[in-house]
Amino acid sequence: MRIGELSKRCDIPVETIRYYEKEGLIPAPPRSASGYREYAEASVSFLSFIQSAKAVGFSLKECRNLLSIFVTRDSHTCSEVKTLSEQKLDDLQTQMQALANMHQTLKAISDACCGGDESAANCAILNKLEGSET
Amino acid sequence: MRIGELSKRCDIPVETIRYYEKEGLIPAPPRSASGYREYAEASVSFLSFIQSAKAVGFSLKECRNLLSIFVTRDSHTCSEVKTLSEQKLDDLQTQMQALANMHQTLKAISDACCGGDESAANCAILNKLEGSET
DNA sequence: CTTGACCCTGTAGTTTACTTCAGGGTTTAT
DNA sequence: ATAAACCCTGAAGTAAACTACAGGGTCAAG
Repeated sequence: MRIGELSKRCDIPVETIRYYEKEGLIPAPPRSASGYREYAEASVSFLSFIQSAKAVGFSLKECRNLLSIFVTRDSHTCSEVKTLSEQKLDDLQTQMQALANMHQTLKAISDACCGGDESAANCAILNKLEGSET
Repeated sequence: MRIGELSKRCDIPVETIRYYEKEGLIPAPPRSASGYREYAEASVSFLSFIQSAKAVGFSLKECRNLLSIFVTRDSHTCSEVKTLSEQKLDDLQTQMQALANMHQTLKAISDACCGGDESAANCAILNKLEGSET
């Protein structure tokens, strides 16, 4: 199939597919006589693999690594793959923790403010942001 | 004080301070005869305001808005400021939720894999990523 | 046989928040 | 008086993940 059909089937823009190829995420497909990319069914798998991996937080760079393991899976181990998953799980938790900390801090700052229609001349939020007491 | 001292006092690189000025976050200070920036004490407040706001998740663009409210606080209301805080709190929660969803999904995928030293030929993680069943 | 939809390349632009660099003055300490 | 440390500007580079554009070839339908 040509790139337009692949694009529709995976719901990924044509330019993005070409971009993925350029970045080495997906292999360059053979070309027709006129130079058009001719994709096999496997390309759908590759793209959906990328979509799934992205959806759980892997960067494109990480997707590239995962995909390279995927295509040579016979010479890789479950342990190796699971390690990557677990690192990403840790990563996600670290990010969540960072957000939770920000949220907690901001909540405390925000709660100190009356939120009324009076002038913000003595607004607690502004005061707390000004002081280094984050 | 000159930019180097301000930099040390706020622990923000000199280039970053100039960058903030260029981006309109902090006002351009007066210059000495030789063209050096001469900062007043208030600049320390501005920079620590930015640091605090960044630390709770505000983007530089949002910091700029907050700072502009800060410097003209008399003509703004607490309500206005608190609304911005609360929007950011919502924002943070949305981001946390997104991460939590990714984590949950990835956890389920990861748990399905034995993680052993055997070949990844049938690795559950790889299989699940390949199928669109994110 | 031509029009519209599709494909190609290569380059440049987008966003965020900086960092680095080149090239050149100024201040301070010795 | 000279060297180190500091300051200036403007432009370019960085990372991530695309998106858009210019300029031009190809294919299917009527």
